[in-house]
Amino acid sequence: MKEELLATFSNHFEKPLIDEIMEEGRLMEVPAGETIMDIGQYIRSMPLLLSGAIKVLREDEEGDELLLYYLEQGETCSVTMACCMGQTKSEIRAIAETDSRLVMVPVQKMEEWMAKYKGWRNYVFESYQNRLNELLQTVDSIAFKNLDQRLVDYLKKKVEVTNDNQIRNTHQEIAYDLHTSRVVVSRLLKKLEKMKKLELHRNYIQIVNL
Amino acid sequence: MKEELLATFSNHFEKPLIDEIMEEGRLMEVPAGETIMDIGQYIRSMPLLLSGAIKVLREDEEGDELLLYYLEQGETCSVTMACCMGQTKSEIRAIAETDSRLVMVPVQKMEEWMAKYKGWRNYVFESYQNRLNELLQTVDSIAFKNLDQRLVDYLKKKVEVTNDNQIRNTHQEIAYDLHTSRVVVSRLLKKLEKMKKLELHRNYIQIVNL
DNA sequence: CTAAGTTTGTGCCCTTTGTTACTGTGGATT
DNA sequence: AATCCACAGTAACAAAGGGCACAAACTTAG
Repeated sequence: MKEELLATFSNHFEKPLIDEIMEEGRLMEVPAGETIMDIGQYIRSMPLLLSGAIKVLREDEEGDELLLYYLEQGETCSVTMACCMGQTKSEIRAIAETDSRLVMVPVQKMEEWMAKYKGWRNYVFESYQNRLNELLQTVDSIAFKNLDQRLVDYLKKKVEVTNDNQIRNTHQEIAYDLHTSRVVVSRLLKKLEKMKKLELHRNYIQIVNL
Repeated sequence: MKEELLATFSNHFEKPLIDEIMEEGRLMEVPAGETIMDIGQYIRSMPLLLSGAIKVLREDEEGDELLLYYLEQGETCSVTMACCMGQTKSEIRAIAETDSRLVMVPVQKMEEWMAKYKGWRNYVFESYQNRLNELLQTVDSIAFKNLDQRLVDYLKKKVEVTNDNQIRNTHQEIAYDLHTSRVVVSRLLKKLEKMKKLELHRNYIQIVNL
């Protein structure tokens, strides 16, 4: 764990801070597909992502979902942080997109380090900024773009995050993330296939040239 | 200005911090409708809202707009803060919704106070949290709700923010905020009028019972 | 008062997206 | 081989929302 922490965070965190994280943090290994955090849950610790990727999504009362953004190596979830600090229930669900390793840091430490370590303060701020910007992107996407473009963006991002040109998801799963229906996704994917941007196969999509 | 600062922030800020704000901050009076901050601008100071209301909106490349949220008394704009800290250009536009009074605080002070005053740190964090939550609400709204409901929500919020049961806007202006067309807004407003929820007049809308 | 401009109302049609229903296909199970 | 089932393709239709055109009502400038 120490090497991973150093590799991922040594440019952000001072040495003693890394030692404290080693001390106080709890390593967590999560297989792809597992829920890390759910809506309505109280959160008592904050995740630092060592490796893998996590998808963060929003759900409304009827259970309709929408993908908000992905977290990648070295990132943390500010919405979670906000819940921690405010002692409120989680507003989002987090699911491991790929097998992931995280360090869970208890909230109390989080506040303590804020006064103690400049590196931590900056990191927490940067995280907020990144999350705000990602959310703005999400808003742009759903407000200004049509589904065609959103789907293309989604596929691109997926390739980037999973580092795999084959997207191993059913059309139904994609539909959930984009908050639309399976039929619509199939339709648009077919269109993209006709444009030679990808190839459709059973249970996976081969990305050619988006 | 001192009384206003005390009235608005004394529950958040320590006395010496308020004095420093008095010292370093620049009072700004903005009439309704004026742009306080625009997209692409570099920002060197952070606004604290003493009175009035500010609407924050997003714009895409084609100039299509979308209202993100309102800022009210005692609040500040985290997106702006993020721009300050990150030294990046503004991602949003801020327009005075009503006549407003703000204190502009230079960025350097902002960072200095972060280490010095717990009250400031907490305030900055709370702001981030509030803004994140508002953005999540916005996402919910555009992702999960249809225009009928969004329009009703919009009108309700407007009444609350301006503290006026008459909404003095043209249908075109409302359409911009909701990122739709004037025709559609007129249509939906007419529907609401038939439901006795409001009365339509030239240049204003009388809210009856939303 | 008249002319010009602004704001709103409305009919008609189009595009995008969602829904339903049915079909086909390949893989797994027995 | 027979069956089942998850997944994908597709047609047909429905609904929401956007665009255009034009009319009506009201406001303002001259």
